[in-house]
Amino acid sequence: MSSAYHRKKQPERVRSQLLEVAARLSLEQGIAALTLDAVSQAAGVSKGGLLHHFPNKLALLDGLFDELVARFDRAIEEAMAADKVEKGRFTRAYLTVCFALDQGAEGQGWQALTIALIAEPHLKARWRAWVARRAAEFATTDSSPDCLLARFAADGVWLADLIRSHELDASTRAAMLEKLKALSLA
Amino acid sequence: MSSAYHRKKQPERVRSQLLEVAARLSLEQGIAALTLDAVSQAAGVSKGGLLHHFPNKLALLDGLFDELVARFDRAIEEAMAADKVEKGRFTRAYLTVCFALDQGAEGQGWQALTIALIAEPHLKARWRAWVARRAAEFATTDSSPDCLLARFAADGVWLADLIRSHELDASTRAAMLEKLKALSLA
DNA sequence: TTAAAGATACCGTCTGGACGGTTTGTCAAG
DNA sequence: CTTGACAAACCGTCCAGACGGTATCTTTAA
Repeated sequence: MSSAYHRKKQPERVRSQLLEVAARLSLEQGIAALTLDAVSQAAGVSKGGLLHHFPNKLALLDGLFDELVARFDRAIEEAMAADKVEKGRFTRAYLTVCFALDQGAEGQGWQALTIALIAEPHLKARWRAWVARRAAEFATTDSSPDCLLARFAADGVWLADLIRSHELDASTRAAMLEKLKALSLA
Repeated sequence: MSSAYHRKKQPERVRSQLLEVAARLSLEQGIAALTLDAVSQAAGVSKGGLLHHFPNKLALLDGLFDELVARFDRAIEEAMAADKVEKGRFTRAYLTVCFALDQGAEGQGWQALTIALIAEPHLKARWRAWVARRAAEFATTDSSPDCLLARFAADGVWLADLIRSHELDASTRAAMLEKLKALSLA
């Protein structure tokens, strides 16, 4: 009787819909409210349908993580392509992306990622792996203490965005970004 | 039959024991594993005993939060007392405390706080209040963009400690700390 | 060309266990 | 003997995941 039986099948569409909904819910209600029932219902899919795409809850979180990290990587890649200077290029891209994270519709998803990231030991390990890979990749251009410090500061700003602990006006943010970018060249 | 019936009653001892265990568990197993059963059992207390001290789970988290923020405040107060220069004094104290957080036995508790902080919307609001209070309190000495940036960087380092995403050697850490302290005077 | 034969994409229900919280009972201290 | 500090059994709810089914797509072979 349900419509999904009869509508055209579009597995990857449903899959991404599920991820999107999962991100939204974990942001709005907190990670604890992320139940399979809630996700499937909000996505207009039955629970069985959800479990067809993701065999268990952990797999759903993993999928969420992979998706968002992939976006993060793409954004960084993009920012790096627009940067001619080799030295500190990765760091500047990282800064740019981090500062822009909470802007736009995509920002919401990032926040959900972070929350899960810090709360879940499992995802914590995967993020660690990402950092290690990137650090090794750009060891020759971005391993200076100043670059590292700049990236840490970006993390701090991003954390503040996440918690909404500081109200920053745009000009202050812009000034900070410039200052940190300068640091990546020092 | 259980020993707690016969041992000397020491309510505040049991209470702090419960908080300590709660902090440890949420760190080791993630916030999701923080169940009343697990906490009470690990603390060698019955569930009823736990609920005698904290009427519900939220009260337990609040107690944890209060305890840890109080420690944080004391540590900052201490660091400020040892600083003669007025300008940026709060920021330097914040830096010192943040950089020292994961050292020593106390560090574990802080990490648990953070996790709960970001995951729980309720605690997020309380932390926001703390930040706002402190910011207002030291508006005249620590409100410059440089001070703010230094504190954000400290948050980033602290986050890295929390996730264990970066392996920093002691000398690099020390250099960073000095650099940020200098920023608080600029 | 087409129709059988899987394979894939779902639906809807059920269950076993976990978990927050309650209640009642017990012991010890003042 | 009263009150605070627990213990222990219990309850209602919620949730992850299993399961058995149905509809649509793809392949294949006559």
